[in-house]
Amino acid sequence: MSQNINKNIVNLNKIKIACASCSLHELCLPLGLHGDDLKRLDTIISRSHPIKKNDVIFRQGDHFEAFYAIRSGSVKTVTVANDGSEQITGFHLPGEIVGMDAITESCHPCTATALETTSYCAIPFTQLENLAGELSSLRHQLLRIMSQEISHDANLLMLLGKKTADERLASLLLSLSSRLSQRGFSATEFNLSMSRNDIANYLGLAVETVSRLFTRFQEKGLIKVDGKFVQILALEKIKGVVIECHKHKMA
Amino acid sequence: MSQNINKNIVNLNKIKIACASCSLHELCLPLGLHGDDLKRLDTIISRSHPIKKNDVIFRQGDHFEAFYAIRSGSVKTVTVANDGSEQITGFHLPGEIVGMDAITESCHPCTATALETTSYCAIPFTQLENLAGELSSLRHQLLRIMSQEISHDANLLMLLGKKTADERLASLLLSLSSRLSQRGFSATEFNLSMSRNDIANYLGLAVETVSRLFTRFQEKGLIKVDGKFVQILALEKIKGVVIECHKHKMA
DNA sequence: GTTTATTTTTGACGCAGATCAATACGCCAT
DNA sequence: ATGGCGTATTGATCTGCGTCAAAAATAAAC
Repeated sequence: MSQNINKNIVNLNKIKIACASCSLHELCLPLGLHGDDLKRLDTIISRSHPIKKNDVIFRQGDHFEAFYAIRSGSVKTVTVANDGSEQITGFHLPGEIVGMDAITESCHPCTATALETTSYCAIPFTQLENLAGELSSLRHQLLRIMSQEISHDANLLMLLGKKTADERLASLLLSLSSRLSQRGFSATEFNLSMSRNDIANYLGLAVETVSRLFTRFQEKGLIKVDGKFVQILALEKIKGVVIECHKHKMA
Repeated sequence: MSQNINKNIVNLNKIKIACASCSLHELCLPLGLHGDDLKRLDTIISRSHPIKKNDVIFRQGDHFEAFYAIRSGSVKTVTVANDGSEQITGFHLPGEIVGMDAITESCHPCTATALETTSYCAIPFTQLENLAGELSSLRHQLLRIMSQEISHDANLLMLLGKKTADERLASLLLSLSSRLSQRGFSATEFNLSMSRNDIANYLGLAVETVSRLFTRFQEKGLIKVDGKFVQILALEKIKGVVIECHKHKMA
């Protein structure tokens, strides 16, 4: 009955935070679950101790056992191609779930690394799948979250395929801003938990370009930057950057 | 009991091809289903008449009703961003399913257009979801397919974020070649159902670049092109293009 | 068939962003 | 502090690919 998916995990169910009292309730897998149903989901979930920056939740190639919901902190997912080049496929905030890309191959196609001190919940997949058989609202939420991930990726595709460097950074800032505010953090000032290198990699740019973009955005009065700390000064103008640039083609 | 998800669809269950006798059985949603379970899935699926080139299966913004499995032909999915720019997010071959990105918003975030004469099956989502509650193998296959889509998108991200123009075209050719051969077509010669423009858009390149790439690839003896007809002459060399280029960084 | 529209190819040129190189900053350990 | 090491910024140069323009090939319309 006890599952230690990996060594960082201890079953704290008796002791502490259940989904029902988790502030991420409305963003995470439990959305739409109530009462007994929620309790049943709770019993299959294991909560991790906090892990530190650069610690790994799962590695590319690891056998797939569970989904992982970020509870606090943040995480990047990185895929290494056969040619050795790396691509960061996502930055993940509390309430978001990583590992959903692993079902097909039954091993993880990417590595999930903590960008800062982070804690998470492990949701063993087989048990989740079975429970989803019984609880239609869980089933629906599960499909919904996976669908969301697919459409999120499609947005990223657009970003990498069509957007200029300015638009890319603007998009990232907007995405972070809105997701952070959904989570009760400030939409206008926050710390970037990822390095400039990570940002560059994620956006498909060179580090130097990203650095220049930050200074340029600051010069334009769009943001104020001090190292990892960013203040959004002109949200609407930043939105403008994303929209205005492309004024071409396509009837 | 009769569902005409859209006007192209008629229920031909009594008349013709059931999943059980469909050649795509092993690639499509029915994988892993047998006997009665398969029959039950069959009853909720509607089969379309063939639609012609440029006809649309669903439009971006349409209310989400169903998944669509391509039965023959091919389809592209296109998203239009708020700035009016378009990004093709995928080319879909028989046995592949489109529409899985629509659950979250309950409307389609992209338009699915036939690249040639195409027929498909509609799988009403609510019914599928319910049936998945009862049939664990269907539930698993459903999650598996969605997961596959997520990891497929991650590959594309890598492509658009990190790869050179040569690598991009090589990747596309390899992907088509392998998927076509899985479906019983030749791995070494096939017709491209999409235009150069579509290819360029999908790969995040200019049309002119794609055109030049085709000629260059031909000059190098990697392929033979005649309009839409492509012959793969040196599969291994093409694989080499994808791998060799990036010989840098990252310990 | 001829004409018109669309797609594809080819060439010349310019620029956004990569790459190379050097400096400056932050952070820990000694 | 002082030195070492990773990360960030800034500048100078180079280049892959986009853009513009026009011809050539295909397809569609008449």
